[in-house]
Amino acid sequence: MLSFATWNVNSIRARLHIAVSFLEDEDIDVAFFQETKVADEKFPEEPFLKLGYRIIKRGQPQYNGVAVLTRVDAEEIDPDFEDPLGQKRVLAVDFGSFIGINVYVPRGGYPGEEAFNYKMEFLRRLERAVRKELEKGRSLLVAGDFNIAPEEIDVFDPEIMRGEVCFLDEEREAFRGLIDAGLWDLFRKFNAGKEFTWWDYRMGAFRKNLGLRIDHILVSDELYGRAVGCSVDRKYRGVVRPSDHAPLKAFFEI
DNA sequence: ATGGTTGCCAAGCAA
Repeated sequence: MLSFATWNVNSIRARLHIAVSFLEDEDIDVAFFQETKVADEKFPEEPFLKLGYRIIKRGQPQYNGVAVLTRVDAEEIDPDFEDPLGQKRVLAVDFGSFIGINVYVPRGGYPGEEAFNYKMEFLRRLERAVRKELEKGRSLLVAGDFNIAPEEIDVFDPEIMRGEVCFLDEEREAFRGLIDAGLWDLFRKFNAGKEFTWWDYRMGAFRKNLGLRIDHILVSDELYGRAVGCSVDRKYRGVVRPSDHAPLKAFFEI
């Protein structure tokens, strides 16, 4: 059994103790973190090393940053995929039985804005990398913060969200492109209801459950078959000084 | 629903 989690921690230093107790209490083997917001040399490694994790990280000061924490064998690999602006948003790892790609997709903007073009170009490059990897015949897991709510059920109110960033037609189409390339939205293997992974810090959005499902675990056929569970861990959004995202967990018979 | 909150790092940007 392999326990996996993806979580946008919104600063690994601000979330250090919550992240450590999450890995410990939930018995996580492999975690993908996004928005670590720290340069590699300042990453707080000690508490994770003590728990037996190896840390593979691609950070930058202040913004972005991704990390993989693993207590199973893993090697960093070239993701064949460059962020259009050179930001630290992608990290690829070979776990032997599958390739994992940790992604922090740019939040984007409205059509016509540079941030929108950046996000769309990032997603085009991601789809190309996914297709290339699947052509090699390897099992693939792509997980992280996609900043896309794929379907109407994935937003608190489709009418309010229509035309809003993270729920734009173009973004949702790009998400479908990843699915069409040969990936499954693993959460939907086990959950048919309206659930979210992100709630705005403002306006008491979590208390009112005004959220979006924008964090995802996408897997190729074999991993889809081996998965035995996938769920959002809402309790880590309700702690003192939480991330604005909740972790998304998955379990595989490997 | 034209505000609101958080983090980094010490003003303003990004989310």
